[in-house]
Amino acid sequence: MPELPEVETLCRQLREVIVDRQVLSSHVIDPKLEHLPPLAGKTVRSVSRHGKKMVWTLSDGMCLVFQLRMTGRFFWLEKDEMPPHARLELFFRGGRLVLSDPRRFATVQLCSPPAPSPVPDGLEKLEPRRLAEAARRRRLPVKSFLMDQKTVAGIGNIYASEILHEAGIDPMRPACSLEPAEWKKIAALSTRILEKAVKSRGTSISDWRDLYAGHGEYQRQLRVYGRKGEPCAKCRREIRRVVIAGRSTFFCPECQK
DNA sequence: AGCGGTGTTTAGGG
DNA sequence: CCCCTAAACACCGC
Ligand SMILES: [Zn+2]
Repeated sequence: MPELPEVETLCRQLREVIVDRQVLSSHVIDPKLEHLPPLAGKTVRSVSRHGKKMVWTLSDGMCLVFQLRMTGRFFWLEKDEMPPHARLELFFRGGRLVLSDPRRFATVQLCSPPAPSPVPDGLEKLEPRRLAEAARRRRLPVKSFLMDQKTVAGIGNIYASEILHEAGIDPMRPACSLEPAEWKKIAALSTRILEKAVKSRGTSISDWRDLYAGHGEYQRQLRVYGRKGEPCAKCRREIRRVVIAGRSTFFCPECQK
């Protein structure tokens, strides 16, 4: 599920309810998370994000790092309400937080504060020259390059297709074949599209939900993702689906060269 | 019923 | 290195 806009949405909502709140008790439900020590007594000091990774700093100086992967979701719930596939439950003064995750790919680590990442986050202003430099000698499809979290942190399968459609670039093209003007488009549009998606509180395709089980709105603004066979909004040609590195990829053969 | 598809990341092999 | 595949897991729809 969550790419940058969805994780950002959760961060914003979580800040309002857990920052400066103490964990009264923690309950590990899924044995895969049994490495987590008890968290009772710790207070959450901040909630931040880099790419798709969420980081809480705690009052004892340690950090909790969450990677929600495909289906991880946080829900703020009434007492004794338990969603399906709950893996972790945290009781706060003032409420209860549950990590629900049907496919159980999400990870949670208690660790020292991570070193600042050298990788730009997708909501930062991206430098076209830096992208071009990173793409030198990379022959992989530009779509895979954009989804590589060591390039830009936060772009996933949905937004990669959207960015390349808006930029008019064929997702199959080798990353090293792009011209400077094309990197400029990608840099500007990546940030713009991710910002717009944040404003829409993310994309609720399949079943992404926010902290209060509300859905996002960006799925209505998707131009190509999931729209195989539909007419392109720009040129009316039929949108095609191809598989790149095992992932569904949607593009317009007319607008994207 | 079985197969292909689903937002992510990682290890491993060619 | 570089890049793809498979696997981690559960579910849904055809
Ligand atoms: Zn088009």
